[in-house]
Amino acid sequence: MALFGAKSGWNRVRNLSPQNWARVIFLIALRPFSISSCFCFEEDTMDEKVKERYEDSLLYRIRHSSAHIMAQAVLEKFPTGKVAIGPAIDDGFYYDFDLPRALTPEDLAEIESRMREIIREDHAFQRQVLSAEQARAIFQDQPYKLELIDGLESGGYDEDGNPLFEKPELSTYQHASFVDLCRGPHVEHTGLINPDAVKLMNVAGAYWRGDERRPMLQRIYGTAWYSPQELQEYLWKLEEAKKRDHRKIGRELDLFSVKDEVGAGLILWHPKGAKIRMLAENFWEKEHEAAGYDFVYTPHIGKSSLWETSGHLGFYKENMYAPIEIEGQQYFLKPMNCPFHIHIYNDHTRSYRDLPLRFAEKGTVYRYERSGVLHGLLRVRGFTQDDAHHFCRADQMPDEIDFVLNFCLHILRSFGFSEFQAYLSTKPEKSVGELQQWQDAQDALQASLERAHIPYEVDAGGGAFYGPKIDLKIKDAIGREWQLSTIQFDFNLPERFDLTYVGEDGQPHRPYMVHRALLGSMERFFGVLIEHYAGAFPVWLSPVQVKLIPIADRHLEYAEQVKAQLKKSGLRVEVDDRPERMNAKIRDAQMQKIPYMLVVGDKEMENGQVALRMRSGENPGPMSLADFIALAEKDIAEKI
RNA sequence: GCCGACGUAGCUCAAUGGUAGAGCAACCGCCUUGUAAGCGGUUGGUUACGGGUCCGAUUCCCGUCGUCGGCUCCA
Repeated sequence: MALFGAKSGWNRVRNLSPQNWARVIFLIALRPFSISSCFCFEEDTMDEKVKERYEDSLLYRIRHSSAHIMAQAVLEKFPTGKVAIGPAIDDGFYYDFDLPRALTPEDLAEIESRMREIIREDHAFQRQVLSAEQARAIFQDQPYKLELIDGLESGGYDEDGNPLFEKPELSTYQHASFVDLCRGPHVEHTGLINPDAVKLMNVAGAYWRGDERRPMLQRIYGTAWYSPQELQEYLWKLEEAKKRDHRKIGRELDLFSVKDEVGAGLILWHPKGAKIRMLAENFWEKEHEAAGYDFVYTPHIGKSSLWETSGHLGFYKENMYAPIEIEGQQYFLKPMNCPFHIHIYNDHTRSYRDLPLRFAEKGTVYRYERSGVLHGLLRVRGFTQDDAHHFCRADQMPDEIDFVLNFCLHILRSFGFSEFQAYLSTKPEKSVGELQQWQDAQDALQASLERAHIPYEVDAGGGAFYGPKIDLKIKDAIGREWQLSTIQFDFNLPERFDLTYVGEDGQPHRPYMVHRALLGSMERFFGVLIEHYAGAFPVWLSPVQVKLIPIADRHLEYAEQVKAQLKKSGLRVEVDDRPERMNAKIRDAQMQKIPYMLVVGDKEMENGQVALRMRSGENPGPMSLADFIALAEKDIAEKI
């Protein structure tokens, strides 16, 4: 279960048949320029399967039962072991154990083969309803189960953690010698599980009930499918994802690095990575300018009093670095840009005529992240947000939200993302701001989502205390979801900093403030982009767009001439002048995922042509320079 | 932070309680090449860092740093 595992989900991909999966990947492999084309394909084929809820499927029961079978095998090996919980999850199952020693990979192999035996013995799963007393007697040596029984007896909780009115019925499921407190459902008998379609994946630590104050248990993750073929497809899919790992590609393409000597979670952008970032930022700036944003720049540190006013020292201190002492004053490295933007707003009296104001900045912030959660470019300690703050009047607010959502979609689409999923988080119990404000803001967010035809889920009560928000996730080329954008109202900071504008009535009014990041952070976005394109960036973002490949030394001069002409057209070109064979040069350019390779030899020199080869493997062959430039410019303009 | 695994040349990986090895990369040379690796040679490591055990540690032990997999999926 890597980063996409249960959490960020292959939810939809899961529903694809393996054959289709294979075809999707195949398409991606064949057609790096039109990665998004696989989406429609996906849509067409999955509708029927989506209708059945995963929880109701046989596959879910197979996985849940596999968890029980695994627990039996583990307890046979460790009779004094304690069992916790063992649910089916996306793509598989897990079970948490409290064992006398740490599990090794050899243990896993042993447990796995014992599981196959148990499955082949074809035991029936038997459900039994029982009282809490009976359950306590059965699980008297199982403290975690006893705790669960207590919890269930006192009412239990639903998915959102709210207490249930009706006490759930206690039940056990037994197969062979293993009895587990369990709601079910399970397969009728283990014979329904294909022993060769089950595999244990890895062991990981997991806190009892996810609470870091509780004991650390050993969690074994496994996966199970209807057939061995599906298992193989799944494993193969994991391999595919591994190949796209941005950390691997980042090294192979020399895009970025992270050094112990510099510090964990701090990114070094190498020239090629920096080029891509610069291209992305230039585009970003151009679009923001055109859309009516004003750019601002703000410092990296600010006085403690600023962060006290903003409230960050109150509610965000765990994520901030220790203060820097300057002339008896404490300064903090900024974890957010908002207080600075607010001060720019507050620098002078604002009129209702000035609004809306949109302050944008690629603001570099530093946040303390626990060492265990750092991950390549995706979770870092220093990063640059593509941040902006909107200030507007109440009457402008709905239009402003429409604007920012559509602008956001425009930017994301420009980078090749075409599928979106939104999450609308509404007012939690504890919050600041007036109820009416919340309602208006939520209505505006929801209405904009409707108008933009973005599928969304409402996370009722899931908003921050200071305002409702939309989080936008994109789906990448292999169906994984990544959260990039966020659009958040803030009713807190305008109060704390006493933001006002003078209305038509000559009276001060409180503006609405919206905080938004579209790409999220440049670091994280770059990571997602790398994985989405598997390193084969669209031409407009490719650090090197054209590699000139002279066949022999006598073609070098011509290659340089061609390079000069292409550079005049604004293309990023390199000549491979190493004393290597053409095949080796092509291979290297291919592995660097350079969009166009131009082979020049005697024939090309004679006719003033170039022989084009694409990184897709297509080989259009000789053409005039003008034709090639036109072709490249078209690809660049279309951002493919 | 916590649990577990891991840290050997720029990269990918091997080996051993007794002087560390391969491929690729880099460098040098030969070849002058037609769509995914031409051939030969050279260089390269205080085995992450610090401490301990030992005649001897890269290997065993402890600590530090870092990397990887996890730490909401509810019986």
